[in-house]
Amino acid sequence: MGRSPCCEKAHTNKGAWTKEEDDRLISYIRAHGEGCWRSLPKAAGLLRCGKSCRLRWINYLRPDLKRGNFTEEEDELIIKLHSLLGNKWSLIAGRLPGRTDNEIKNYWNTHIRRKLLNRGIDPATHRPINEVSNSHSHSQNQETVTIAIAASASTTTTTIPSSTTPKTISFASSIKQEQYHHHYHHHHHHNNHNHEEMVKGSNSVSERCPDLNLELTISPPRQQEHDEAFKNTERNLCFVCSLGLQNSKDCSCENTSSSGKPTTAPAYDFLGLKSAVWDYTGLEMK
DNA sequence: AAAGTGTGCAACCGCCCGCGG
DNA sequence: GCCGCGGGCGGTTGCACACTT
Repeated sequence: MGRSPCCEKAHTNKGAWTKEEDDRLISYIRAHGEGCWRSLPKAAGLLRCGKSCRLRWINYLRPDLKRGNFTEEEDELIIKLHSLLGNKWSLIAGRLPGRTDNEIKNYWNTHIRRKLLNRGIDPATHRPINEVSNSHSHSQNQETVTIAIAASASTTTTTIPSSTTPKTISFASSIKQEQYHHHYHHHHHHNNHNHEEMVKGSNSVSERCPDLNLELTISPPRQQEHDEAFKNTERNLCFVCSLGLQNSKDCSCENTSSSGKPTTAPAYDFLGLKSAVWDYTGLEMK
């Protein structure tokens, strides 16, 4: 016994959408808005599965979609977000206005994967493919980078000295000002002229974000989100929960009660920033 | 010019989760 | 607490087109 189909398959079209189907879907949603996808096909006179209609609308017909090539800035933002979030395409898409999760997923698989591989970076781990063999040479080029965590009232920016390219990273923390030291390494790849600085360190995020040295600014949360984030921080929600993913399987609130509220105070240690709240809406390229 | 191969992307599939009864 | 439904998501497929031989 299998799972019941989401709709009557016998009388539904599949495959590419025709212009007429698109027009029907657009005009129906313009008139009635997005609603119950299951009943929409019948109401709109479409011989399609509700899921198919939803997908077509979200990925292709929505008026706010940005069509066209990804910019270099978008590329780098996707790479950074992927290094932090993994294959959470919908979360990544949420940070790229006008782009859909499907589009970003496809773009990742067709372009960015290859781009990272060409840089000698494993797209799955964001770590250098030849990290082990290069580890010796890394030790010769280590430099210490100071990252300042600014108080919420004033975000400061710390320029990280580098012999080749200055790297500017600013963090906004709702909690307190702290300083952390990370070791950065220069890494040169084959004959291309890109400098790939690799992050080596004991904390998990720096291991997952080898290209975090790319210029990254994390701005203070917007007021409303800031307030919410601050509440979350006060409640000591983990990073995942702070992103609005309470009760996610990725949640690290170890002592979360069944209601989703933590009962004790497990400080989330993201990039070694205990209880700091990251605001991804402020991720921007310099 | 034709056949073979590679690439990009729209669409589908199946699983998961939240919600309401 | 259980169950079914609907929506959302990530992985995968398959087709159309581009490129190579």
